Amino acid sequence: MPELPEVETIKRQLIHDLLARTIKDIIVHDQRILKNITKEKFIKEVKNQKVKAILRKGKVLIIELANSWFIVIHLRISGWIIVSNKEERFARVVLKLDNNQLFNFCDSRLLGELKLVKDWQSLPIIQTMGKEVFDISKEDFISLFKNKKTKIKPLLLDQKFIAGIGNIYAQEALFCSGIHPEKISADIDNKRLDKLYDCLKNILNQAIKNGGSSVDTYRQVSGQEGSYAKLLKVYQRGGQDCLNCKAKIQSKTIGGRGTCFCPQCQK
DNA sequence: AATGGGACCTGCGCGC
DNA sequence: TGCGCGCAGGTCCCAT
Repeated sequence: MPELPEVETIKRQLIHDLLARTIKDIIVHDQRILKNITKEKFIKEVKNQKVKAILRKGKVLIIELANSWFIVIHLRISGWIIVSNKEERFARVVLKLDNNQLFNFCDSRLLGELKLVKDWQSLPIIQTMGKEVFDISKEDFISLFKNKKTKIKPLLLDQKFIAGIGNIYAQEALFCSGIHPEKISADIDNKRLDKLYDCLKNILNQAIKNGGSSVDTYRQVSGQEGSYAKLLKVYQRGGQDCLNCKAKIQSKTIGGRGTCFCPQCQK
C-alpha cells in the first residue's frame, strides 16, 4: 500500500519526470476520482499549466501549477502513478505532457482521490496531520506515547498521531523493535520506544532507497516494482517461521487491520 | 478518550 | 471451467 516511502519515491521520480513540464491535455476516464471539482473545471484550470513544484506531506502528494492551483493526490490503498508513452491499465486520470509522455494516475479500486485546491494547507487531512518521524526528536517522539491507553499498532496507523506509517511499516517497525502490536502505548518502556524510533527511521529510509514495497498494485513512476517487498520480515508472513527465532509468525486482526508478528520476539 | 463498525470500491484467490 | 463469495486496507464518519 502506498505509505510514506512509496509516496516519497513517487515524489522524487516526478521531480525528474514532471517538474517544469507543461500539461498539454487532460483525459478523465473516471470522474469518481475527482473529489471536489467537476471534470470540466479540472480540465479548464490545468490545461496548458506548467508544473512548478512537487511536494509530499505524509501520504499526500501535492503538485503545484504555475497558476497557483494545487493538484492534491491521495493514493489510498490501490493507487499508483506511471509516467510513460502510453495509457496504462486502470488509468483514471491522464495528463498529457509537452514531451509526449503521459502522467497516468492509476487506481484499480477507485478509492484514491484527486482534488484541485488553491490552499492545500487548509485541507483537513493536512491540518490534522501529525508530524513525520523524520521531523520529530527522539525525546518528543517518546513523550507522544505516554498517557496513551490504546494499543500501539492502531496508534502508529493514526495519521493524526504520526504521519506516513501504514499497515506494512507499522508491522515491520514493531517487529524490529520487539514490541507486541497489542501492547498498551503508555506501558512501553523508554528503551523500547527509543528502539522504535530508530527502527521506524531506518525502515522508512531503507524502503525509500529500495523504491518502496510492491506488495500489491504499487509501482514506481517508471513502472518498475519497488524492491523493499523482499526485505519485509513479518508483513503477510503469518504461519511462516520467524526469521529471528524460528517461532511461528502469528496473524490476527488488531484494530480492524490484519497484523503479523512474532509472539516470541515481540513482548 | 477509545473502540468498533460501515462505507467507499473492485481485482483477485479460493472453494466447490 | 466457471461461478459466487469474501478478503484486501486508508480514511472518514457515526454510534457506543
